[in-house]
Amino acid sequence: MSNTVEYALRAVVWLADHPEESHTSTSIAEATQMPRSYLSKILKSLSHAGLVAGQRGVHGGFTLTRNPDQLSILEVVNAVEPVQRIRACPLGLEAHGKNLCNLHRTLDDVMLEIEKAFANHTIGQMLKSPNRVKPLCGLTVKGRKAIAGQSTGIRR
Amino acid sequence: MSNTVEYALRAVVWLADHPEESHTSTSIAEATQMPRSYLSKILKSLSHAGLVAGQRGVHGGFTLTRNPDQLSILEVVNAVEPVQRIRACPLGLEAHGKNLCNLHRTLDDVMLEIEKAFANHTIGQMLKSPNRVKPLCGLTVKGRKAIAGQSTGIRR
DNA sequence: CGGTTAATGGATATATATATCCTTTAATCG
DNA sequence: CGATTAAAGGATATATATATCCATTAACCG
Repeated sequence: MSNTVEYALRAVVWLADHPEESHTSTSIAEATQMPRSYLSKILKSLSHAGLVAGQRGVHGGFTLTRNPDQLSILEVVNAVEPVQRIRACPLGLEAHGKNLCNLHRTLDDVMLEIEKAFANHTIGQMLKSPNRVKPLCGLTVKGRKAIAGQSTGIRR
Repeated sequence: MSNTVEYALRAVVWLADHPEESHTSTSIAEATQMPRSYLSKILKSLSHAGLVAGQRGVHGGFTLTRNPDQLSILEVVNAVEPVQRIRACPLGLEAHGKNLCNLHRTLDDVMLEIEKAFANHTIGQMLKSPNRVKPLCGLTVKGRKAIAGQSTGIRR
């Protein structure tokens, strides 16, 4: 699980959990504790994939374009670092033709299972599940006033 | 799926498919088309994990120590690049205590599913499955005589 | 023994992922 | 309009994964 994916998910979860207003890359980076410049790049990817919308200028920032309940982890992952399915023999063996050998057929089966695992979870689920710890709880917004409804304390 | 894992699996599959004798890192590298020196490093990891045994000197080389039918892909993966389970909050949030927040709880669930997917496939299965392409077929041993029973042709 | 073979271990080089920086473009506001 | 804000885009630096190289150790063989 790469750093990039972790950052992208943190940002998306944060946006989903604070939908009242748009958030600048700077504010998201401070809130979720990641490098500002790198997040900026990641937000570009998410924007390119249509998962978030960027607005320039004063009062600009990023907002989620999708309903968190309809947004799977897979879509976030694929926006920043697509799951690499195996479509041709990595050895370039002509003998296999369009078919993969059992090794790569099996590995691609595993990749498919990984895709399914990612697809089975939505951002909305993570925010709602009861009896569980709310995502990113304990993190607070710096540089602006706290927003009503935001998670500020510990919830078990 | 990293390069390292791909190489490790190729080497293990090759050894499993040619169990009559030991194979030097050089011969495995040539046969399965990967960098010799890097393979050498990977074989060290596999040896350290006890999946292969290295024998020095003349007629030395590597052999599988395990029955391919009892050897899962997960064990090979974990030998060279362990599946990273999430055991503590990557943000270091004390508030969570031993519990992960839903984001990381979910991500760790996915990692568990990935582990299971890897654990569900054995090296032996890949060599045996009928109606499928034999692993690494088309590759031949260079520098020594062909070995009886080895895959030399195309099998569909 | 000494010579040859090949794994083992560790140092070094290269490529890619991660992270930073700076310029340009677009939006708001007075 | 000009000033300010912030995203968009691209160039540069740093860290890690990938790959190479060399010295050492151990086994075989004559």
